[in-house]
Amino acid sequence: MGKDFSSKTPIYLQIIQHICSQIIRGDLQPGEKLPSVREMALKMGVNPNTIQRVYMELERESLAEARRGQGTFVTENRDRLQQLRLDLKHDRIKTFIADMTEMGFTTEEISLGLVEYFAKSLNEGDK
Amino acid sequence: MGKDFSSKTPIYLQIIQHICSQIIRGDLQPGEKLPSVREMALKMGVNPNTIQRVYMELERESLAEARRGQGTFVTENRDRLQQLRLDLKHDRIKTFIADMTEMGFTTEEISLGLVEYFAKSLNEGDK
DNA sequence: CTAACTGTACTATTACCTTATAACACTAAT
DNA sequence: ATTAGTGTTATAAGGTAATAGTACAGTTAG
Repeated sequence: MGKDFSSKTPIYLQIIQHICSQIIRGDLQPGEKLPSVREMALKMGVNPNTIQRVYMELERESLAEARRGQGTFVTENRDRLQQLRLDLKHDRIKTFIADMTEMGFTTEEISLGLVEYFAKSLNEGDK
Repeated sequence: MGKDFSSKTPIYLQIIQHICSQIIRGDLQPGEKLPSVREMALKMGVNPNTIQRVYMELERESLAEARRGQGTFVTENRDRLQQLRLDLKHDRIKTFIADMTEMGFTTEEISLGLVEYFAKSLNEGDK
């Protein structure tokens, strides 16, 4: 179970991204316990040290709290989670637009490209 | 002059991205000579070996051709460049949508976010 | 208390990225 | 032929990411 990591980004960053997604989607509720370091390592097919680093980062960003002997828990600070959601949304949009602009794509080209992509997705979903 | 690299991605990949942008924007024309390995290294504030790897990658992807004793040149294959442009556009859009979707943002939320971002950009451009 | 589970810390090893430095091979101009 | 500029190759060193393995520290259930 579970290893499909891109080689171009450190695994620990990819796992952080994955957990952040689960949190802002609500799959992981505020206060909910995360799997233990060892358990998560097994689940993700990765070394416990890597998960340790992930949890450390999540704690540093006030997204999780670690309690020795008990586990690591999603923060109960709902304001922080709402902020995370908005931050991530804005950040991804900003990066995307900056990227496309640097490559010389016009606003219209980007807009058309997105519409085109959605149309294609729908067709493939019909199969 | 010239060093503002993100620590999260290998420098050589960032430089490749930068050169690709220049190529598809037309800042670098088909057949045009790229700066020599040593010159580009100086310009980017980076070790020649790193540029060597960049040029090697560009050649591997048929975007440039190296001629010993002469230099490295953008490919003259315009079809390949057009293909690159479309590939990059599609790839960025795909990644962006996949990312946003994984985080649970709806199509409308994405669309609204983009419009909002453009509006904000315009305001800041007025200063 | 004991056992089993948690987070935490450390060493060692491997691989990749980057730098520093030097040399080699080819081309063009003088 | 010499020189200068090109791509190319090689070695050594340092940093980070990830792995493997071990041990320590705190909590909880029995």
